[in-house]
Amino acid sequence: MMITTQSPEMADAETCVLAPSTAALDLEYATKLSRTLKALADPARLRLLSIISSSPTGESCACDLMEPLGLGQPTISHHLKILVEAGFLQREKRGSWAYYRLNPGALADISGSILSL
Amino acid sequence: MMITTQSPEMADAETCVLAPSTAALDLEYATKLSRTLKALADPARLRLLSIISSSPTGESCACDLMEPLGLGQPTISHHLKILVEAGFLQREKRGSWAYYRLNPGALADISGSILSL
DNA sequence: CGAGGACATCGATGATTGTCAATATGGCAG
DNA sequence: CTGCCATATTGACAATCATCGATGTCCTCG
Repeated sequence: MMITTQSPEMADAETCVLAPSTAALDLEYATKLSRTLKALADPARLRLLSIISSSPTGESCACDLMEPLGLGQPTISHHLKILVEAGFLQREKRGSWAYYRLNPGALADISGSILSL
Repeated sequence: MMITTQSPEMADAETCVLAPSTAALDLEYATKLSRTLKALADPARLRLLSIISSSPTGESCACDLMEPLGLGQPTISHHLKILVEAGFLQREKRGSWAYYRLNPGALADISGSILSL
């Protein structure tokens, strides 16, 4: 009959219970992970990765990326740089063209980091 | 012996080859996915998810989240709202407290979306 | 009812970001 | 060497964002 102390909302009548829980990611790791996620969190960059990853040769020339996205050349170059710096793409220059390919494992890595939050 | 047309860098002498490849994510999906990723791409929000997910009860009171992150109450509330709207957290108000818990599957979903880029 | 606490919302502000036009760099053809 | 093409970098600008202080809302307790 009598309700005992099952409900957690009154235990100290002062604080709102629950573990002290300093179980947060440390700031440094959280910042690093957020930087990697930020690199992914843009429609243009997601589409770039998609195009490159679905290319039959596994790579795409920068010149082929401007048209399907409808963005200017400096903008594409900017996005590609961000993706390379974040480790998602590898860049190889052949002649006067720049070819980009997926960095194998990079997507799996970030995917795993999210899952283990 | 003679090298034939193995190397792709000369085929039309005008364009830089490779498939037309309109294989980009459609803009709508890319925008939607990028919005979800943006919700994750912040150190404070990653730490919030980490704290909440590692709580023994599976949930955390908002009042317990300010202190470990060293941020003001409006800021925490702001981040929690973003995480709820992105589908990562569920909010339940009990008494005058607000409790947050992980939305099961949300992290797995975004993780899968990344893997299938 | 009235005071106080927990949380949300608002308004402002400094920082970051996506985009473009203009310019620089570097390779290739004549 | 000269000019052209592909790409990268720079500078500027509007938009978005993280944060805070102030205020509003709602609940609880006396």
